[in-house]
Amino acid sequence: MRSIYCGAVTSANIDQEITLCGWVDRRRDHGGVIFLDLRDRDGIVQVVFDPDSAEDFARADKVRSEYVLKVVGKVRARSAATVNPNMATGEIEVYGTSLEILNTAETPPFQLDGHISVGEDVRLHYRYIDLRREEMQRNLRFRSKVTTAIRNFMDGEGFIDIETPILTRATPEGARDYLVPSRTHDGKFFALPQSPQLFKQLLMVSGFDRYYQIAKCFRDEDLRADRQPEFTQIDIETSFLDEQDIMSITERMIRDLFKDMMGVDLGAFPRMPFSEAIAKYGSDKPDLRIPLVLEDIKDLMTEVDFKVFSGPANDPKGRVTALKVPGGNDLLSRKQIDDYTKFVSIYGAKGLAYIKVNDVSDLENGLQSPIVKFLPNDVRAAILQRLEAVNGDLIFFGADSHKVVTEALGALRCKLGADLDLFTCEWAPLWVVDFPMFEDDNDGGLTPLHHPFTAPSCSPEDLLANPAEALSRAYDMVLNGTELGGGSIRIHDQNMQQAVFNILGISEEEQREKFGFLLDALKYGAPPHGGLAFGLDRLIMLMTDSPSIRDVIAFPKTQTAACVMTDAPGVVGNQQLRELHIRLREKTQA
RNA sequence: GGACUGGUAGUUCAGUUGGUUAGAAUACCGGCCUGUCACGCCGGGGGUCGCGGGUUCGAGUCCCGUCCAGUCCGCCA
Repeated sequence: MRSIYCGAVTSANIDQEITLCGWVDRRRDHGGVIFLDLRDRDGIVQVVFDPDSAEDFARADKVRSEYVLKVVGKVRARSAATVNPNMATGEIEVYGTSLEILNTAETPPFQLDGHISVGEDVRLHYRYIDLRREEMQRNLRFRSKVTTAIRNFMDGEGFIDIETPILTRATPEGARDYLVPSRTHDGKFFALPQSPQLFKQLLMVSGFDRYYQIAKCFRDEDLRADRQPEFTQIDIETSFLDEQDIMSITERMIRDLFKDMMGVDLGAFPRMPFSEAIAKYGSDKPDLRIPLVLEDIKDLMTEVDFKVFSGPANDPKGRVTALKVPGGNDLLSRKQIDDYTKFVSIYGAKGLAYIKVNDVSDLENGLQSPIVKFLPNDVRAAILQRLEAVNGDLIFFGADSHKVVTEALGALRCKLGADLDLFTCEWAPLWVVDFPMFEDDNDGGLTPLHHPFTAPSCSPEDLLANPAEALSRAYDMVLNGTELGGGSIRIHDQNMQQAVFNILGISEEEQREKFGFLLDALKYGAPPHGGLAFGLDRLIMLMTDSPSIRDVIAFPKTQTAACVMTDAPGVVGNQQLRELHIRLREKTQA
């Protein structure tokens, strides 16, 4: 019925009589003439009501902010004399003849016209109003276009969309489950899926060799700026394809998406072994826009008479690493260096040693540093040579356990990149591959780096012989330091699966209890299969350059996993609890 | 579980060393203005200073606790 939107009114429509529906963004009146900025999905147009010509002028006079109107009027250009280059609503206006108030509105709790920022708790409390803002409209419409493009791509590649249950049982993803009590089974609980992992593998057994789903997932863990307890995955699984095929298809999907939606050519994604990512970037999701790299100097520090360095250097679990900031001497003040010391302490680093390189040719006096006095000249020279340091460079050092140094300097690298605006490009995608199968569980055992169905790249015999060294057939897609998605080739062979369970120390009983149905299914002709899952919310965050995941989700939760609008989670009545076989503990009154 | 930041008018914020009646902008209401567009001018209403306790002659301000919002660590493969 409506053929045109407010924001779509242009000079092409001049002299056309049109009908517009929308919200009153702002009302002004001057000299008896009323100006209404009418807002809808496409933008804002100014509608003018003149007492001489508007049939419904008296009604227009009653209109206030956020009233919902249906306006009939004629499109015309504003006279040149009134055109101001800073005008908010363009050079076109609609000269209103009649007006219908479709609904009135209370004074909105915050101003929508943009020049005063609003706290996020207020926005979330009145989310239905917040979502009228242009930014939120744009983000959610963009998100919808992306999911449509993904569906079209997947459909074109022969994938079919299959829904999997929301009420299910715990999956082996490792996070805390959201639980739903069963009314019909006393004392038993459903778990909401952390991902459709097991179901999509079962679909491979069933012969749906190319599956995808845009799936809601749930994890009951603490929130972050990029983490919500319920989030959306683009979940993909295939049969008979190897990791190269899967990476190729999904890389094409993301590349097409950036090309079609944003006109950005991401190019071919480089591949980097996990070990290199950790060694050079201190992260399994390196931000390759930042040119800084970590340089290990463990071998140079074994003999120095400085326990802070020599201790970790002689410890097989230690790491001693340098991070050179070219020209950092002038870029960073003493106070900033102190702030970075505080910053790395978050990650457990006990300090942040540094050397200011004033004169590379003068090992005695050319290096300014609180620690240089502990380093003999040959070590000083070796460090400068390895880092290819030149005058004016600043070198940071990390010496501690491998984990602490990696995390602290990896984070410092990213912070320096952001603080000093060192980015060399706008988009830096890559694949991280060759992950280890297992990592230490800090209890003498091993835990899977991904999940226990990830296939190793070696035989079961080699796996059992040296599990700590085994690599997996897993792959992560990383963009600008954010993990966009990850996946793996799964284990379809029972011997291999048993080998993994043995290494992990998962008993037969536990195997049956947790995922007996999957193990059964694998016996009935499971094809080789593997897949990948993307975090849709994070993808949209990156594409829209949003600072928070909440800006790309219509109704997100706050940091305590609550909804300030609906006041969820809420209390429930005793009758309902009784039916669910739940008795609440009396709250102790202080 | 931990570190940090914030909470004062509908909204965004200021509020000095603890001192009289807690301010500004904007929004809202009324009036004026022949075309405004962050319109302008005049006037008006609007406050549980998050909540509870303490110190003090006196607390928005200091102390303790607590709640809420946010960022991060742990956690989340």
